[in-house]
Amino acid sequence: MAKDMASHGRMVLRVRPTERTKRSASLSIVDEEEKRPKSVKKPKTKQKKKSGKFDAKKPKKPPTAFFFFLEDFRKEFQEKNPGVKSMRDVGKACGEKWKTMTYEEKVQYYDVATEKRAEFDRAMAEYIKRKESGEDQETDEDSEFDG
DNA sequence: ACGATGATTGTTCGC
DNA sequence: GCGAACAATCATCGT
Repeated sequence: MAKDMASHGRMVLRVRPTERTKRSASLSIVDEEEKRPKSVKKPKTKQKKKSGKFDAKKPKKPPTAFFFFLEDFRKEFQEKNPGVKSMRDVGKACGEKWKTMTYEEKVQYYDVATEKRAEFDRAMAEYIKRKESGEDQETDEDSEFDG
């Protein structure tokens, strides 16, 4: 499958079958956990707001491989942990497992996500195109018809 | 009852 | 290249 990934050159898939060629550089331990005041202070998390209005603008971002894994993991996790409460717990476990997962195991999720991005790419292309064309160009399609 | 939050990693955009 | 924001999800807290 000689997909013209390079064509996009965007990011394609950062999956490298090569093991880590880099050996840890324990030359100097910087701040592993120490916080880096490099950036401004911003809310730990600020996502998900409420769709007061419909996102008539940019297309929503497709779920990442991690999320796909989450879906599967969730079900499995719940079976093993019927006492689990919600994603927060699952997510934690998922994240840890995700790191333990190998490239081959993750690749199957990456692959799925990759396809999703392809679809997203289209929506994005249109979005950008429309944006350049005229963001004002709003159409009330879903608007009432019978006015 | 509804709103926002928290926790996970990945991806993408903007400059 | 980095920074910032956001994607799914839902129990749970707050009002």
